[in-house]
Amino acid sequence: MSSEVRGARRGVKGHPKSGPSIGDVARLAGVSSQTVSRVSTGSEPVKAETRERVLDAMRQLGYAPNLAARALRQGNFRSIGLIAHQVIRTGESKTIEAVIEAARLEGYSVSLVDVETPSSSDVSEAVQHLSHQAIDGLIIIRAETATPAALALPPTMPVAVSDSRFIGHHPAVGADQIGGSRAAVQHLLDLGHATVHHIAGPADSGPADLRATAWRQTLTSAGREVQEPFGGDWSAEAGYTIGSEIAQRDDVTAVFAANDEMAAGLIHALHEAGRRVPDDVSVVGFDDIDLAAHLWPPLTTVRQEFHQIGHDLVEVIMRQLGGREQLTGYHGTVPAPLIVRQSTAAPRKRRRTRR
Amino acid sequence: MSSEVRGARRGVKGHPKSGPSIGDVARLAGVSSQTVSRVSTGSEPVKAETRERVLDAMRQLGYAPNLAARALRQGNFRSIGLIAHQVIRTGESKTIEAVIEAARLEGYSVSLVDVETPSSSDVSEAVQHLSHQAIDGLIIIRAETATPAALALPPTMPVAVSDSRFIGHHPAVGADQIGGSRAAVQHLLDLGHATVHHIAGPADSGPADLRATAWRQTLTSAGREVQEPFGGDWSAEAGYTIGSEIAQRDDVTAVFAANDEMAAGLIHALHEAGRRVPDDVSVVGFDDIDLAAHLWPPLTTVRQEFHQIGHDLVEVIMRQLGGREQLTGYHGTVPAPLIVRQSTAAPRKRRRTRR
DNA sequence: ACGCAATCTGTTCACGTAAACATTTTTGGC
DNA sequence: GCCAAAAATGTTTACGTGAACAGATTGCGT
Repeated sequence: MSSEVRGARRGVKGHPKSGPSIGDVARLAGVSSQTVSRVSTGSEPVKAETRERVLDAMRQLGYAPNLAARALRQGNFRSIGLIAHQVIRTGESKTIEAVIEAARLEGYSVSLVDVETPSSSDVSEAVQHLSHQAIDGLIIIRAETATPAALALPPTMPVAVSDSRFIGHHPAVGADQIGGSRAAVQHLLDLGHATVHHIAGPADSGPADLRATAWRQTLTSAGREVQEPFGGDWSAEAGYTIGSEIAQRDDVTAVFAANDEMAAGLIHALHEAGRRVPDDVSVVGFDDIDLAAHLWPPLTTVRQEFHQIGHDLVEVIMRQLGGREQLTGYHGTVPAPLIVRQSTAAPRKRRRTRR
Repeated sequence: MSSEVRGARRGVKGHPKSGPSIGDVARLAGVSSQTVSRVSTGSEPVKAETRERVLDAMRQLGYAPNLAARALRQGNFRSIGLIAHQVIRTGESKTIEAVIEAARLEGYSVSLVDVETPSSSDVSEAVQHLSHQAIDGLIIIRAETATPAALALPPTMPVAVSDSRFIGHHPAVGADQIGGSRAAVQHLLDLGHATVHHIAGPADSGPADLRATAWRQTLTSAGREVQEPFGGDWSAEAGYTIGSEIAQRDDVTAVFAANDEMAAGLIHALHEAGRRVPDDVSVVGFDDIDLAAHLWPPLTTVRQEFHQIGHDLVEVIMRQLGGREQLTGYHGTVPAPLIVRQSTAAPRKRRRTRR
């Protein structure tokens, strides 16, 4: 395989890469470049015969429109920026999938920036990078370290957010954190538990805060004792550490964990200490990750409809792009139903009959 | 808040959106636009004093370079396309995170196209959409339904692939599927199991095929019986269904599942049927997802270094973009170590002492 | 067959940027 | 202090596209 001749790009003076242009197609088809453009965009009618000739030429040359030129001319990129805190988390990846799907239906692609490292400068750097650039709108799924003020977005940039801390500052879509949390806690109370303990998410997380607040309120309005919540960070590891502590205590019979991973870690620790779930301790999670149904015991949890949320986020962007709707105060809420499985039961040794 | 004046875009004739241009900055700073360009790109030296003046003007106007124009002029987008089969799978999302991180270090952004729906027309549509367009390279993490031929990529497009079916067609980076699988099976044999059963991934998946082959070879070269593998689809649900069947059989003492999710489903079914893990049945997974250590019992599994793989994929793209290296036959392999936890033990009731 | 309208197609131009080339200013060796 | 070399800056131009406008062709009623 001689590798000598290979790599001869285009003409001598031509820029690297770029394939055949609209002009090449026009020449081959014997029409003006504007007509090629019309065929390409479908913006104006072209006589059927002419269109065929142009399409033939396109195929023959392997023409594809140059998106950079198109974006420059039209002032938009048909692309949406996406900021997520951690792609790896079930909630975020499911939402991302849905966003991509919905965006594609609208003819938009998605540019993804993960903001893993939790320094706030990273976040604003990410936004800087995205905001002025090759995107027409910005979806923020979660940005743990950023505040609305820190974003410094250009005022014309459409934004949609699923992180509750941004509600009021930007249009938002999110699961009904409060309703879901309330249902989880109430479920445990209804089973006969005297109170419910809570493993919270990180202090700076909006959703974590909402879940903790709803947990507290539900207990309070039922007249139950409110114990200090345990502080977690969403990870199974944290759940495990906290669980090792809980396993030593006799007074904990029911735990509402702020997400499923922490619930899994908790159950792991309880198993290891010889405490039974749900006989000794009932556990409820949040998210309904795919594995929740296959943990042992299968996990009772609050389901977030991430697919719906992702689609709604894109819709919010599209509404801003289309009409110049003012949506700043918008807040869409998606129901978060409680899914009862086998990690919850009446307290103590009385095995509860499944209903 | 009157909403009447809002939305007055730029000048009467100006295109929508676009902010201040290089020319506006030049005028304000009293230099030529080319000098502003030099400051902006850092391509050529500019006298310190002049640079300051230009930077001031940029700040004052809130200037940000127009990426479309830049891409048009330079012929590249500083963006990498990414095709994944399912963002939700641990392996893929971890790889995606790493790709994004590595790309950002190179000053590239990542455009993500998920190809969830398993019709092959979707895949080629996705590639069509991406390949000719706003990207300079393409990373394919997994494309279950596409074949190398079906991709129809422009020959100049740099590609990097982590799906083994593409090896030989495109430069590839991947975990050492064979070594990892071999270690898993050998581990079980070393514990004293007569043979090892296998829950395979989907038939059309390259990695699934490799793992099954390595499993078979390891058994054969040890002179052990090879049972027909169970056919799964990566999902915990499939693992559960197969597990319900396995739980009925007395002859299965050790199972190597092609991924952790299926292993989780399997364990779930075994628990439910009253079979003990690892006392009655040993289980090994593949991937080492975050939850693997917190399943009950904690799962022995083969770790894939997704982070490394993601970085390597980007490096492969960069090498093609930089020098015009010929990498078609390249195949980088990342070690896949066995992580022994507590889901494996010697067969039958003899409880194994932890080492 | 004529002329007007409607439809289709061609020409010109600007989007914002950076490469290529041209010019000016500074630097340094003697 | 003078001239050549180097450094800094300016001018011109093209990247590929599609809007605006202009011109050509067709259809249709009479």
